[in-house]
Parts: sequence; C-alpha cells; structure tokens
Amino acid sequence: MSNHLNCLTKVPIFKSLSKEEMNEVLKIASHKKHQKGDLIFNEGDMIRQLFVVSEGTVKISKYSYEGKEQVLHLLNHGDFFGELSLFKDQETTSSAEVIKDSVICTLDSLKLRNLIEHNPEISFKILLELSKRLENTETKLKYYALSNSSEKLAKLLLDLEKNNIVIFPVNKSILASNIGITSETFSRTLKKFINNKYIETISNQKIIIKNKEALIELIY
Amino acid sequence: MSNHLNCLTKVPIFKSLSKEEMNEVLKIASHKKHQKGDLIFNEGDMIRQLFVVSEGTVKISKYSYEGKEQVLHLLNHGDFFGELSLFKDQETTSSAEVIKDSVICTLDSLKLRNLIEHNPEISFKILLELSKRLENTETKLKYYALSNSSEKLAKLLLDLEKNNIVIFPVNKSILASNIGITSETFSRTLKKFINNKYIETISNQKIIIKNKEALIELIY
DNA sequence: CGTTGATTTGATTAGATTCAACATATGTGG
DNA sequence: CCACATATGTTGAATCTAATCAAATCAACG
Repeated sequence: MSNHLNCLTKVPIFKSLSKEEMNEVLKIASHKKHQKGDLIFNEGDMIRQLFVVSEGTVKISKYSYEGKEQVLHLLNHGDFFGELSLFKDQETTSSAEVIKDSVICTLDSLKLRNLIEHNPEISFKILLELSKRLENTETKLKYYALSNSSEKLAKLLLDLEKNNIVIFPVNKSILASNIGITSETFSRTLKKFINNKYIETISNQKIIIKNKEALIELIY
Repeated sequence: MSNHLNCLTKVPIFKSLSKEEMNEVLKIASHKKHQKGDLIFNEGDMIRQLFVVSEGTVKISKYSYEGKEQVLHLLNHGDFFGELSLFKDQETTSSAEVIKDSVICTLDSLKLRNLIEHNPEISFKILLELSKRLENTETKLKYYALSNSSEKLAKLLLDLEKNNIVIFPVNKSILASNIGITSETFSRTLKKFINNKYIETISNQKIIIKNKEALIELIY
C-alpha cells in the first residue's frame, strides 16, 4: 500500500505493535508529501484524522484576530497531531503548517479509535505522549506568564543546547513566536547575551554557549 | 473500605466500569479529607499516585523563582491530577494546593497502570480528559501570549458566564493569576468594564454582564 | 470589634511592542 | 555563477501597557 512504512513502524506510538496489529494500522493509513508552506489545516477546519509526521517539520499555531501568531508546537518525526479527532469530529482550534518539506501520514480517526479500543498498548502510548505534551505546554505557560524576554530566551537556548552548541531548528521569527516575544526583542536580547559574553555566534543559525551558568542563573 | 465510593463511581473516568472492574479499582484506592490551605504536593516532590478530586477545589500552580504564581488549572469534582506518575515515578513540575475543603482519592499508580493496561476503557477516558486539558492549556497559552489584559478578562468572564451572570468560583487574586495578570490589573480592568457599562457588580464575587457583545467583540 | 487577608487606588517605572528603515541572507532564473 | 528578488534579521526611536510599590479601604471571621 505504501512505501512509507516509516510513517508507522518507526513512530513511537506504534513501534511496539505486533505484525498483525501493524497490518491493521496500515490498512487505515495513507501518506502524502507536503512542501514547505503547505497548510495541513486551518483553525476551524473539521478534521477526522490523526496526523503523524514521518519526515520534516510541522508547526502548530494559533493566531489572534489581529493575526499575531503563537507557535504551540514544532513537530518532527514521530510526533502526531489532531488527537482530539479521536473522540469526535472536531473543529480544530489551531493551524498546522509545514515549515520543512514533510511526509505526513493520516489515519482515519474512526477506524483508529476502533483499533485503539482493542489495543490498550496504543492508547497507553498516546496517553504518555499527550501527558508529556501537556507538561511541556504547562511549562511554556509558566514561562510566558512569569518571565521576561531574557529568561525566555535563556530557557530556549538551554532547551536547544547540546554540548554548548545551539543550532536553531527553524528561523528566528518562528522561535521568537514560539517563546512569545517579537522577533525584534529576540534579536535584541540575543545581542545582549553576546555583549555579556554568554554566547558567541558562529553563523546565523548556530551559536556557542560560553557561559552556561549565567544562562541557568537567569531561569532559576 | 471506604464510604467514599463517590471518589470513583461518580467520576467520569471510572464511571462506565463494570462492578467487578470497579471493585478492582476500589482495592487500590484510598481517600482523605483535606482542608483549605493543605498542600497535596509541591514542585519537585516524587509522586506515585493519581489523585482524583471527589469534593472541593484544588489549584495546580507553578511558581517562578521570585515566587510569582501561575495557576495552571482549577480542579473540581471528577478531575484528576498526577497523571504523569502513571508512566514513571515522577518529580512533579507543579504544586497542588487545596483551596476549598476537599476529599481527594489517591490511586497507586503502579497498580492503576496495571489495571489500565487491561481496561482500554479507562485508558481511553483518561486520554480524552488529557486531550481536553491540553487543548485548554494551549488556548490559555494563546491568550497569555497574544492578548492584553482586557481581552484576557473578557475571555474569563465569558468562560464563567451563565445566563449573563458571573460568579467567581475562587478569589480574584487566584483568577488574576489564572489569566496571567496581577490582581491590581484585574481590579483596574474590571473597573474599566464597569465604567464602559459592559458589566455591573452585584457583590464581591457576583457580576452581571450588561453588554455581552462588547465582551465578545474584545476577544475576536 | 479587632485582626487578618483580600481588594482597590494612585503614582511611578521598566520592559516590550510598534513602526520604519536598513542590512543580510537565501533562492531563482538567465 | 551572477544579479536580482524575496525573505529574514537587525537597529533605532517613540510609545504604551502592565508591573511594581505603597497606601488606603473593605470584607470575613473568630
């Protein structure tokens, strides 16, 4: 049916299924390539699928009536979205936009629901995933509500950092919106960090953390 | 074992269980009365239970290092918390405080996990509940990040409103923190709404909405 | 009726947004 | 591979909103 077994076999929530179970899932799945800029769905759209990101990056956002964007999640390989459709046909309350060319699998929610009801395993995995995402969102909430832009940026850098190297996975505007500040403030605050010798820039999307303690200090 | 069958029989996530299943759940449950002000757990505590609110109100919050509070959720009858403990022993990343005298049931997470694995029903219900909470938190996030205090308050009033009557379920400071503003700003913005004849106050915790359209206009 | 906690009000200030201009980076077709 | 077009990023200056701090008032409860 699909040369994108990837979609499902390599995705955490389905990984542990038996061969027969996997075949069941495959029956209700299809996949599609999407280009950067494609809109998978828009706030208010009716959706009846669970979407699983097999390749690429998808941005989940909400917009204010003035058009200001709040990025909720950046989803990569293995992440899913549209889980509320599992329970009932659902007008989404957010938009999903492809920001890096992607392969996305869709699973019919009615059929998936059926499957899940007989596979506690899957249900449990989705449960785990959602719990984490909830915790994540709650933490974000705390930062948005309680922090100034330096704290927010420090937290972002520490989240992205690996061996003191930070590579921005998406452009700075999106990152800014992800932590709830404007791109101008993002730029200015980054500069402040550079002036303070907390960080050094290697390229536009790569920086080195020079004083991690200072950043940690900021968020505690 | 307990005269608080309430804890479980009346709580949505367990409501549909058969008698035998319910007996299984009862075996791993216990309940306890808590007074206003009691701390169920604190950020960083290790928890190994799922908590279900049978009566009263519990406030889930995070605090910044400066002590500023962000209320994440206000939980009432039937709501649960501590779901991450289902997956592994978990240091909580938030605090739970009783703000109205409560009866709280605790279910050992290891045993509950076991039970869930054989009861897709329960798993599915928790899944639904978490999905809703996630959506809720995401919406909150949008408001925190994208709205000014008038929009936030308008949204709060519309959320709480029933037949144009708003009764504040908890004190104003907590509500303010719930929508991510200070109590001073809360007070001032409420006053502005009164001056604009959007609302009228009946008592300290009761107001009437006089111009709902104006409030709706604010949030769109 | 006094004490404690909650709420309101006022004055000041800090911090981020906005808007506009400029600079840099990225991508495309010739 | 260059030149242009478009998208992304940076900087400055003005403005504005909500936070802060301090004080006054109000409400609830033993």
